[in-house]
Amino acid sequence: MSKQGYHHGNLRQALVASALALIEEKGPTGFTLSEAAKRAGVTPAAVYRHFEGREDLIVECARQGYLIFGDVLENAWNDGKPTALAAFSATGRAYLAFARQYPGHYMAMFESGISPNRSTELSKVAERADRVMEHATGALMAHLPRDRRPPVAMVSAHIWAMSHGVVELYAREGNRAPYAPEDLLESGIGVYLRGLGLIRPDY
Amino acid sequence: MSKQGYHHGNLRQALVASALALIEEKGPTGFTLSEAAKRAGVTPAAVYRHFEGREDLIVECARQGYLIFGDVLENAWNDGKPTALAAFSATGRAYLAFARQYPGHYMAMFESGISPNRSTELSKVAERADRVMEHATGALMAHLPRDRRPPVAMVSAHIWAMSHGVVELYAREGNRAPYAPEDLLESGIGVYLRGLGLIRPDY
DNA sequence: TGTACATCAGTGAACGCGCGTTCACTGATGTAC
DNA sequence: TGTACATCAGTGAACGCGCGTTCACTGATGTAC
Repeated sequence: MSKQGYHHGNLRQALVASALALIEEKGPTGFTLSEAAKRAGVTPAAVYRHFEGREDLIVECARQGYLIFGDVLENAWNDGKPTALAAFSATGRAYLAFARQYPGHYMAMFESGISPNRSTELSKVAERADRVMEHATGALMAHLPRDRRPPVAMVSAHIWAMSHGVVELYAREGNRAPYAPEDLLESGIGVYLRGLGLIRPDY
Repeated sequence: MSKQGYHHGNLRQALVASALALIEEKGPTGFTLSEAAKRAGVTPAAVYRHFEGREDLIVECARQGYLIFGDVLENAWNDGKPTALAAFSATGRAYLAFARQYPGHYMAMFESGISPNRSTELSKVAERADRVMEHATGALMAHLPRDRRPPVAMVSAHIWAMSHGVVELYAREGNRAPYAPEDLLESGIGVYLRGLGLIRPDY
């Protein structure tokens, strides 16, 4: 953590940090290796001591993002406590909180055009986040009678889609709706879960 | 439509067309004015006879996109016939069909970072698409008793979010789910509408 | 029908710029003795 | 503790490239007479 002298010591992570800040500001394609190096107080050529090139640096940003993302979702799910329903709702809120709190990571993960299958390293961490979501969904669905229990992967995909859509359309500058993204996502998931029969209808 | 001689005659629209193709291939930020000009068989400088610059060309792509988008949604809604529910469902399918059929337009509209408020001209066409969605949603909600009728704008936003999320996450190369985007969106909206009480629960 | 001419869409050369990447180098570091 | 030295992280100059934009120009067009 401390400056370890002339040889920067933490350059690799410092580059990731400045790359993330840049991606947040200018989008994944507006990001340049040279600018990231400059912000880390270093020559562009120094980057090549730690990364294969521009793309590799973005991939590392995404990788670290998936790690945090997985943790955030897992903590929110909290083993389905106090109830599966409450924990699931918390997981939805956590999705949006992550997008807000780590916009650079989020963009590197979902808007950089980098496929999670780009490297085994990357797909591993991406799959972990997927598993957390599917596990939570599965636990929630266990409360439904077998005969009206839709496929877990499908429900999980619905939730992902709604969450991602809210982030992209309503949690960016230049809002489109008169609702806070948090309220929008919470109410949307609420209606959806009622449609699954997981929440009693109030009629 | 026909080549009108040496003075290209249709250059403005030809530039839009090649810009759209480029955006589709390389994303909105990978698109360059020079390449678009080259594909239209013309010098980069010629672009400035028809557009103020790079951004202005993207804006025109988005504008034409919103025009088509509005038409597509309106045709799908078809005045709520045969039933509001069936027409609404068709509108959801139309959203995805538009994203598939006009990927360049879709990207210029939603992924280029250009705000619909950038010009009055642009916000006008964007608002029209919005109005179609809200109108359809409103007509559908009229089937609900007043006391459990959520705000139209909120429901409309939920549907937009789910649709957009499905497009972004599951209708791009490098699929993530084992479901066709069309099925995913249709089933997702189905569950959601059931949650609103617009479809009888089957239990 | 034929000629002179104004229009203006597209040319082509030029500009300054920042990009990603390479390369031989330098000099602070920590270690061996 | 003090000195010699191998390591290797970061330097700085250079590269070729394509970008967006400008400018004076050219030459096909369609119109006036």
